Amino acid sequence: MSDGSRTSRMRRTSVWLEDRPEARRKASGASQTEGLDREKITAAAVRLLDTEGLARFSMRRLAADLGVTAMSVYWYVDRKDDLLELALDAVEGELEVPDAEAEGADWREQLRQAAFALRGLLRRHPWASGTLGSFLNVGPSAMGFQLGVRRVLLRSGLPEQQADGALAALFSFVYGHAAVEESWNRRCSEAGVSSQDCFDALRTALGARPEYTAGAEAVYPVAERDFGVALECVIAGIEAGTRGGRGPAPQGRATPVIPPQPPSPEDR
Amino acid sequence: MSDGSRTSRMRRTSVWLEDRPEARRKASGASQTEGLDREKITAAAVRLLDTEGLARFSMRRLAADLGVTAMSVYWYVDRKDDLLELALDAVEGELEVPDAEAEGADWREQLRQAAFALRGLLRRHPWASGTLGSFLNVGPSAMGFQLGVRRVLLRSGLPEQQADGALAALFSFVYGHAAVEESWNRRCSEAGVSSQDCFDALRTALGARPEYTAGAEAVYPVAERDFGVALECVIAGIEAGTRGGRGPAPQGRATPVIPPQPPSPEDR
DNA sequence: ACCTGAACACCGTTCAAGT
DNA sequence: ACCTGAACACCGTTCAAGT
Repeated sequence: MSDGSRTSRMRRTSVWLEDRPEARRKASGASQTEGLDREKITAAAVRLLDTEGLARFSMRRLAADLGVTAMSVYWYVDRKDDLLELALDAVEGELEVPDAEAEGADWREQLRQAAFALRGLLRRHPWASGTLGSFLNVGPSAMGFQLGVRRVLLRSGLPEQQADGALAALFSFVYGHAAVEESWNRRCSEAGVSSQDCFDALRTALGARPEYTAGAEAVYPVAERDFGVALECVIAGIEAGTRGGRGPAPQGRATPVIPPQPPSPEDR
Repeated sequence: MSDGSRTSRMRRTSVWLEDRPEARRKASGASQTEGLDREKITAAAVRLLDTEGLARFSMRRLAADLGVTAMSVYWYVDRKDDLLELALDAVEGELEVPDAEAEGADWREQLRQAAFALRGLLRRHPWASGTLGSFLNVGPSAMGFQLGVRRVLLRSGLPEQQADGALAALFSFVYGHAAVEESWNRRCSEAGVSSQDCFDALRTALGARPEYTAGAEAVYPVAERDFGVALECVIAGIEAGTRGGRGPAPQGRATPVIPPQPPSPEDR
């Protein structure tokens, strides 16, 4: 369980890799209605994150919500980051793990559903995309979902060596897209401006700079439609890989596409 | 220039949309060797971010590096976030804008180069992916690069309505991938553990949970190769779109793929 | 075993004051 | 025009002490 880093003051890489003293895993058997435990604290953290956002989430506010002193929480959790990891995996429990062996299941449609489900989650809990860029996201719910999607992907006929690349294309894209969308929403709402107004201002500002007049009219908000188009793009790319034609075929081909002429040593 | 939000205490959506009083844009004409200005402050910020990371970057430390009081910086910059936006666009100036009209240029190869260049940038300045999820990234360098890549994309023959979806697929993917990679690197190095050790620990931990034994052996670090595979996947998807076959064709087709059976109203 | 209070070493930012 | 010092309202976290 340990990641071998538990010397003196070293940090842990993830809550999910902690050596938790048995003593603290809840002394008496079942749930008591009185007193705190990790589940109650995590649930309160999710609630606070949902209502206040990541920036205003603090241990002191959380403790206040729980009607307890700020430092009580530290009995159950080593530090704030651990709590954020717990909260992240808790909401990821909302994801339905796709069943690759389901009757008549189409892998394309299952991938679409998984991608939209993940995006829906990141929209319902806007703070989550902020934590995804900081933590490992290897909690039980996240891993279950990821491994489930991986099994679906393998049913497409994609060679196993390419499965993780395709998974990366799918998940990194959904995550990146959600993160960008979220930062637009947050910034605009903090400024009390509609996303449309903000974009109009941006187009005007760019139009004033001579170097961008070519193309500035193409600037507009992250459109609803773009997500679908981009997703189909990724899925079509996976499909191309299954046909062995153009597509994600990394090695052993006449014209190896990876890496094609390194532009700079450190970039590839 | 203004985004219409400059009432009383409202925040701005971006530094790039500020109304900057002419008085503060540098009084006398050219550069002086003495005294501060935005360029010097931004350069110092990039230096500090590169050496210390986003978490340890503070206005007080920056001011100390500049040999000045913490509050002097606020004469040139409204708040810390503005400075981070300036630093982000400053490093994005390292990106070479592709020339869509170049002789004998292949759009696929140009897209590959752009993607690798962006990833290289995010690796040289690991803090940058952390800011990309928080700010609008609409500075002059970022916009120049993005519009340049967009022109390359259009030369593929992809219909204009799909260009932004394809751009989103490409950029969101590179950004998401870099962010995940960065969080692994940072977490492992903070714990003083190699990425490999960390993954071994994770696999062991997952193996101990009965629900993951199926597939746990598939867990391994974000591989170097995955990025290339995923990138080819996106490019193949774009190419599929240009052939009008399967691929990112959003509307007006026999079997509309977007949206296919909404799983839940809020998710699509 | 669980919770508290006081304290430490920081933050970003405001504001009145200096030159 | 530019820079400072003191202050405000917070942080995460440690630690000794309570029950």
